[in-house]
This record gives sequence, structure tokens and C-alpha cells, in this order.
Amino acid sequence: MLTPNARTADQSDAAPLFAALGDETRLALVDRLCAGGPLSIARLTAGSTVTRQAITKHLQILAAVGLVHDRWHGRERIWELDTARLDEARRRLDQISQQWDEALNRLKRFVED
Amino acid sequence: MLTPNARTADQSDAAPLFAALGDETRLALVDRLCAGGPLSIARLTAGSTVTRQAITKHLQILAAVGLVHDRWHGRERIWELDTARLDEARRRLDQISQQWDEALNRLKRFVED
DNA sequence: ATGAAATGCAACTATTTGGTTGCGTACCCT
DNA sequence: AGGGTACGCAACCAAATAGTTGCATTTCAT
Repeated sequence: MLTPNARTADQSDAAPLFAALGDETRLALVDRLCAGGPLSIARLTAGSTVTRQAITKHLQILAAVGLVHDRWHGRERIWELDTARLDEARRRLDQISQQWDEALNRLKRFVED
Repeated sequence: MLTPNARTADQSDAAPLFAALGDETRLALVDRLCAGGPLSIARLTAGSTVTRQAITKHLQILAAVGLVHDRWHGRERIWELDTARLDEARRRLDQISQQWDEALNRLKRFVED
């Protein structure tokens, strides 16, 4: 429809995603799941400075924005990156950065006139 | 050098950047500065639900990660996107998403074996 | 069957965060 | 000169956040 006030269509709920990533511990968790594949809470806790319960909470926050999901395997709760959602998130990041890029180019053209 | 444990080189301080973007109000500010060019605090406050002081604080948070910077013009404090840093941030986002992408592909290959 | 391992749940705490109000100051304009 | 406009600074507040500890539950392995 391209209404005059179109702005920010898809990035409307980008803030919670950024917020979920805006923590060192959580970013490290994403990192480890990225590099190491599915891991149990105990595994993820080992090497971390914080307690298992803290790790659990962080994982739940990541799950709330769909970046990870869990699966039970015996007495272990295995967490893994949600590849579909993660890819979606990646595309959203690209999209936002592209929006910024376009806007910046417009600004540059404006300044250079 | 490609050491065995290379991971996360440049995304070390990505968390504060994500955190700065992880707030609706701040994301909206970035948005407005993106679309509308440099604006004063009063201008940025108009149309927002929160007070001028709140806006000021948010701008300072964005400034702390280098996304915006300010410049005095008479009695007005003009805020604008820091294009250089923003571009850097954009590239960092791309880089992280690419890292994720590669890791996910590795995971997929691993699963499909 | 029993003990250790992996986890959940709940209560509690301290710090950070997002926001406010009140008041003072600098600047512009008529 | 004097009033309105744009802003800073500081104190304050409520809610959210990141973390803890303590205890109960399930599951595995011997």
C-alpha cells in the first residue's frame, strides 16, 4: 500500500530480539550452541562463571524469542539453536541493516546536494 | 592463523550494541534519525510518549555505543546518526549472522551424514 | 535398591533500568 | 530587558533483571 507513514514494517518487534542478544552470557550461549551443537544445561554451565539456574533462565529468555528450543533426552534437557527461527532472525537483521543503509544513502545524497 | 579455538573474534563487544538496540524507544529513535536526519531533543520528544529527559537518557545510551553523536547549534542539541559507526555496526551484524550461517551449515551437514 | 547426576521450582537479594518531577541555566527574539 | 524555548542536573521511584541458595524430583548406573 505504501502509505505516507509506512516506516518500520517488519522491524516492529525487533527490540525483544536485540534485547535477548544484548547480554554477554546469552551471546556466549548462542555462540557455544552455534559451535558445539546441541548441549545439555550441565554442559552449557561448565565453563561458565554463573550457576546452572542462571544459565537455565538465560536459555528461557532465548527461547522466548525463538532463538533456541529444548528437547528432553532421559534426564538431560538438550538445548539447540532453532535454525529456522535463527535464519529468520538473521534475515531480519540483514533487512534492518539494509533499511539503515538505504536511509543513510538518502541522507548522504541530501548532504551532498 | 586459524587456531583450533578461533571463535568470536570481533563479536566480543557485540552485546552492548545489541542491548542498546534492545529497547522499543531507542529503536524508534534510531528509526526517526534514520528517516528524518539530524533532529533536536525537543523534535525527537514530540510524538513520543515519554518525557524529554527520558529521551535524553536513551540518546546517551545510543551514544555510548557510538550509534549517534550530538552537536550544539545555539540552544539546541542536535543528534544525528553516526554514519561511520553505524556502518561499522551494520557490518558487524552481517558478520555475526554470517558466522551463524556457516555454523548452521556445518550443523546441517553433520545432521545429514 | 541406592546413590549420584541432571534438572525444576520457589524464595530471596542486589543492581540496573526506564521513567518521573523539580529546578536551574543558557539562549533567542521582540 | 524580559519572556519563552531548549536544555542540563539531581533526586527519586517502581519494575525488571541477573544472580543466588535451598530443596524436591526424576533418571541413570552400579
